[in-house]
Amino acid sequence: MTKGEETKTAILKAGLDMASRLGLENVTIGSLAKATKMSKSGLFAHFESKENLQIQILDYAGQAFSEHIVQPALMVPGGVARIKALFQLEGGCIFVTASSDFKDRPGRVRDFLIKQQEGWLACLRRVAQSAVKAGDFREDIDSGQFAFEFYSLLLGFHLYYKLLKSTDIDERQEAGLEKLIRNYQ
Amino acid sequence: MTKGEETKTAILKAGLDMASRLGLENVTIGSLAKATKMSKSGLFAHFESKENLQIQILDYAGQAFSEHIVQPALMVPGGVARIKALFQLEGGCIFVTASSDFKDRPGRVRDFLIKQQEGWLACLRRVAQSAVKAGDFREDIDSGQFAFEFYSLLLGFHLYYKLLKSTDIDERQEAGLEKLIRNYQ
DNA sequence: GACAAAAAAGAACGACCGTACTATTTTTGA
DNA sequence: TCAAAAATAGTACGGTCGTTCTTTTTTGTC
Repeated sequence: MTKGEETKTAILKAGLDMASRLGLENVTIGSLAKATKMSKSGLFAHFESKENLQIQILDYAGQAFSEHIVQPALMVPGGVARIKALFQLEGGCIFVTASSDFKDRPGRVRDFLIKQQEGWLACLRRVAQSAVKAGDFREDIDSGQFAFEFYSLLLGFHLYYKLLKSTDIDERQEAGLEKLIRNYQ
Repeated sequence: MTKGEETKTAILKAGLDMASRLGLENVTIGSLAKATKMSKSGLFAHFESKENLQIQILDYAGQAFSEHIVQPALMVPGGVARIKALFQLEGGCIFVTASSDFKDRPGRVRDFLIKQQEGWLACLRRVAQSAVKAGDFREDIDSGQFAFEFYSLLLGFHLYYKLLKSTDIDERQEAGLEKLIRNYQ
């Protein structure tokens, strides 16, 4: 890997870090330059616009999410166990926050984000269908409905955890997920 | 109502409007001044800091939400019908977006928002309990769990509607709500 | 209608934003 | 080793941000 690519990866890593903590739209070229101990213009040269930077951070996050969350979950055998393995906040915060940030902001970043989210929902549908094949879910289920309900629960979990710092969120989340799954069995 | 109060109300109304469309943190003193055809400093004088402006917009939104959504819903007789009347996006967007915007930004705005959200969840719990009294819900339900699941569904609805512009969201939402309610009957 | 008080506007501030240019340093490959 | 190329830094620009201070306009009261 050439020096430039190395630096760029480091920038994206730091950017993902920052976006996970503060939200993608608060990742500023100045602050990211400070975090990576670079000059603004030096960092800027790797992207060519802030839009590109944001998209590439999202892309990097998507790859990391796929590698560290989705792929391990797909290794888990059986339908229900796999679904439970998919249900976790770690790594997904950036998408939830970015979805909120960009929902009313047309442009290439939002387009990219929508594609990612649709990919995520498609993944959830496939997992539901694989649960049917594994015999864990009934055959007549609506996998799109499952994806909607699953993601809703994840969003609720996210809000309770991040904003309300609710003490009983773990039980709420577990009970909700159990109930959701039971409805499809 | 004195002239100053009149202007202030108009500002808050415009601020709520803008916050519902663009998110609370994108309501800038400059843009809000432009929207109300005032000078920045003239507008600023009514609040004394942006923090105060944001809090007062939230407060104004809370009152409007209570008046136009919650109170009419409480007039609806019976448990389930009342719950369905509460489930709507209109007027609630600002809270969902602001929750995401401020979850990682400590300060008075976030504190205020958390209180509001806890009030909203308490309201949902009371509605669940009233559904028990009306005989629509079982007696052994966990109203806090109901509030969590109800709010989760609302968040999912919000995402699908605002970001994904999903065509089948109405059916998804209705099916989800029906299923949620059935689980408590 | 005069006059004090309240409301609104105007101008300026330092800070940070994204981006464009130029200059310097570092890396790379023959 | 050395020059070309790539990477990084420096500087500056116009814009917007929240806020302060001063000035002007509007309002309400006697």
